[in-house]
Amino acid sequence: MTNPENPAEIPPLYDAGATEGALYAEWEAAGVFRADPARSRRTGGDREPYTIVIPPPNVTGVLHMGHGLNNTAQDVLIRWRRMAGDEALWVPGTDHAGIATQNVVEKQLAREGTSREALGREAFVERVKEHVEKTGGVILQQLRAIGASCDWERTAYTFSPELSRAVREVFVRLYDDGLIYRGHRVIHWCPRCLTSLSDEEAEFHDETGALYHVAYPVAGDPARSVTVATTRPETLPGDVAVAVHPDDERYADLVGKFLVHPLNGLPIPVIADTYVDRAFGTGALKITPAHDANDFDVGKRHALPMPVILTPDAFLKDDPSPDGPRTPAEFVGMDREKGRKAIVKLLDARGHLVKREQHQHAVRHCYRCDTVVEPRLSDQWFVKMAPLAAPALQAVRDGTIRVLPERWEAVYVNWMEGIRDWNISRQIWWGHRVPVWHCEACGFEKAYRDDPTACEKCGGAVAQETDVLDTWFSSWLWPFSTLGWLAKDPADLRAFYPTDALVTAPEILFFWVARMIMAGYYCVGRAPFHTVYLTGTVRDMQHRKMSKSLGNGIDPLDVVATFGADALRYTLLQGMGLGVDVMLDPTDLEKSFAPGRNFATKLWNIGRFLLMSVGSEPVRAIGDVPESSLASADRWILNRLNGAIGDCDAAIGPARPAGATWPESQRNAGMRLDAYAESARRFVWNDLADWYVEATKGRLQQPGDDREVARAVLTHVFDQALRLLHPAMPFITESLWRRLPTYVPGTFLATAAWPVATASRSGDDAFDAARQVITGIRQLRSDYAIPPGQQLTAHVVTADAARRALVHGEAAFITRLSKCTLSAEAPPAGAAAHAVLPNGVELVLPLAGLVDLDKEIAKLRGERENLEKQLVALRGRLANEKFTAKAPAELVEAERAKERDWTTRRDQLDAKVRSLGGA
RNA sequence: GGGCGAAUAGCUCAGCUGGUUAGAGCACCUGCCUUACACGCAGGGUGUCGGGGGUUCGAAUCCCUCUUCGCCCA
Repeated sequence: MTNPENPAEIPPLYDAGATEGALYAEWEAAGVFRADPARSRRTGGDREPYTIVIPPPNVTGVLHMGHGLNNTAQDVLIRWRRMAGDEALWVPGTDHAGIATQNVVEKQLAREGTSREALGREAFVERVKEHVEKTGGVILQQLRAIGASCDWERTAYTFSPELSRAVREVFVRLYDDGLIYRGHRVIHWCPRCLTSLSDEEAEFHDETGALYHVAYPVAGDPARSVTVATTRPETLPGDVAVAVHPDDERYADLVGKFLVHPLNGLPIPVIADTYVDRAFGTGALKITPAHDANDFDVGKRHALPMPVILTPDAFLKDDPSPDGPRTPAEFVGMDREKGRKAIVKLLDARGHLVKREQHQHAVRHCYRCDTVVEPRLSDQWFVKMAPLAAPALQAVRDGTIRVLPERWEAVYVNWMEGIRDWNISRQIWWGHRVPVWHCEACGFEKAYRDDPTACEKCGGAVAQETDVLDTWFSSWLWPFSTLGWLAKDPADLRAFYPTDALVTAPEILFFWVARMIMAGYYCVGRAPFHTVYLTGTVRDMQHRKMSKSLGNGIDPLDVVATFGADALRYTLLQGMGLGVDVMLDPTDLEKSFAPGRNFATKLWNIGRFLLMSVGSEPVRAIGDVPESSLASADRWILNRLNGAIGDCDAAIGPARPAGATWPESQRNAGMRLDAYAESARRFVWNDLADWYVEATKGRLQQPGDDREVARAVLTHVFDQALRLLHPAMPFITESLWRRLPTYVPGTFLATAAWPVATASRSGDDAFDAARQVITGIRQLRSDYAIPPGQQLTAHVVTADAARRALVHGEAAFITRLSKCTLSAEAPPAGAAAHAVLPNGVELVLPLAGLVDLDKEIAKLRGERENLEKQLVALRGRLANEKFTAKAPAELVEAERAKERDWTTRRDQLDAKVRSLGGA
């Protein structure tokens, strides 16, 4: 039977499809992603906890590229910390998504010819539950396909009994603390979803509309009129006043007088209020208190009536005054659009329409369905935010929490300082019902943890509020509700709260992140995390955000199926600069994901070749290799490895602040996932594959001690490289790692130790010199278009005997990579190509017939002139006393050293040019 | 209207508290099927650091101003 792990059997192509699913199942079965609260330092264990809570996707949602980006980032962090020895916990879960889910089921019902109203509340909620059970959570399954290493046993759901209990508990606490109240005011209303929306859910879009100038005749003086400007003539029936600025001389004499409403003929007063902007429109403003938030405030100040002239689904209706109807019967029953046209037409016919002009303004739209939001007067539940915001604002100011990219901190502070109360009522059925009951007999009202059966005051019948809570009212508790906040012994909460990093999109900084911070302080007394990492947005080549409606999305699962999860992840990572949007072309996946696919393939090939070269016989541990037996190449690659480890650590870390707050020096440090990916890639590709693997080819062919040293170093270095890359490309690295000769069955790379840099080694200079010689020869070959196969001789010229010995010591390697034999002899007379290496060694390649002497002189002279120019500038600097006096001493010394180097090199080039016969 | 930020190679971006001979990835150009890899190898930087002023011995970096763009909020 052949051993599937036998290096000789490594297939020539990496088969992502066959590898990834099986590996994921192994990880899951082995409990690799499972966190144990007992191991957390906070509960007496010996590991630092490192926790991330996933931004819960909609339970009925499917994976899109935004999730791909976001969850790749989280998985990199979690896998990194898991390997670094932390007790790493990534809590997965979903969100019940009130409005979105209800919409989906309502559409189904409509297709079936029924409606939620026909079903009734309880049956409808049951129906939604069924739908969620049947189709929900698909997205969690999809996350596995991209390698997300969540602790699935802790999968949470905002509508589960435990989390629902947390929601209710928090509501009651806030209610009892006087921080939840019912307000009668103008809120954002979606006439399609038939619910109120929070400020954050009603998004502004710039639109071109019209500004209608409408004349209101002065009562008793028909010759005179006041012209108001409005963008919403359909709300005219709801007008109860016209406001002007108290200091506006144009209208001063009219204040207190009455105007005749142009539609219904009712008298309405002219009032003075400083809210009016004299410069906007005509300086006179119609006041419609029930259909504009600002007008509502004006209406309250002046004790005006507040007629509601639109139905919930935005059809015109009447709300008559004692003196007669406000909405003329002909308009009743028209929708907003029709009503607007009809009213404008009538105004025009009656001569009230003074003019109509184009107008740019921002109009609020429902974030769910994009319908134009209707400001509407109604009763809603609000959370008083100012007291909750205070500690949350302080936390970011004092560095308890940092927000990356840093500029979002300013945005956060700005929002927090001007925070407005949060409308948490939703007039839908799918969600947590407001736990407030009121007595039908005596009117007593209270929030209850457990459903009451009768009024506690008078024993009368009680009824529960019909509104449900905004979904964000459950997700703002996510960092602790998912950790068993209300459990008798919340081991998870003690072990893992506060969590560490929160990775999400900037769009929900206010919706979610800010509120989680508030809830963390209010409920647990501590910030929920210390780092907020806001990712970029995935966009197409025209920089448009990917979206279903634009049809410019890319399905991450298509990418996984075509190129593998690692290719997807690596591509996203290398584009994931801090605060940088990721650009992908939905019409050319091949091109978009080439970086990841190419590197995945390269890594596989490196691994395949390296493992086959090393073979399966036992390999010495790197610690058992005597220092003295390490070749220069070994020292070089081990030093490079140290450099790569340092670069990777600096790019991702620090994992957490050392103290309670982030020091200024670290507030902006780490989380450069693109830099991490690039550092690891550079090491594997440009150092290990391009140089070290090449350098060992000769050594591996000769049995003996040096071969064993090379095998040990190759194995060690590749093992370390796989560790560095594992958080970025978990599947391919795990799959290669278990083919290492040092592999211990039953172990996983996913839980192997994160590399630690060792002391750097001396003695790598010979290999560096060899690399310079090889590169020099290659450049000369390219300059003179010498066929790569043609054997050459290179004369190595240097006055430094030690350096000459260094180069000749690596002769075999140099010859193999440059197809060029070295010679210590003085170069023969005649045409030759010349190069002066950075380390001062000169190369001379006799190339009779191939080298044009004049061209050669010109090339060297060009190099010399360039250097001379830099040298002049440098000397000018050094001659400037102000520079030498004011600049730091180290800098001046460094500049002097530079001057010596450059002078030497320039002299070498001069001598070269002279020896070739140039002046 | 208020606030924040950006402008560096064809594209996406690094360049920290002023001191490098301005960098990376991708793209591009040239030559190569060199027995792990053409999804590769070797070589090549293609730039008025948005314009203008200022501070400084020294500015891509700091200040002012103009232009253009983006984001958040109202």
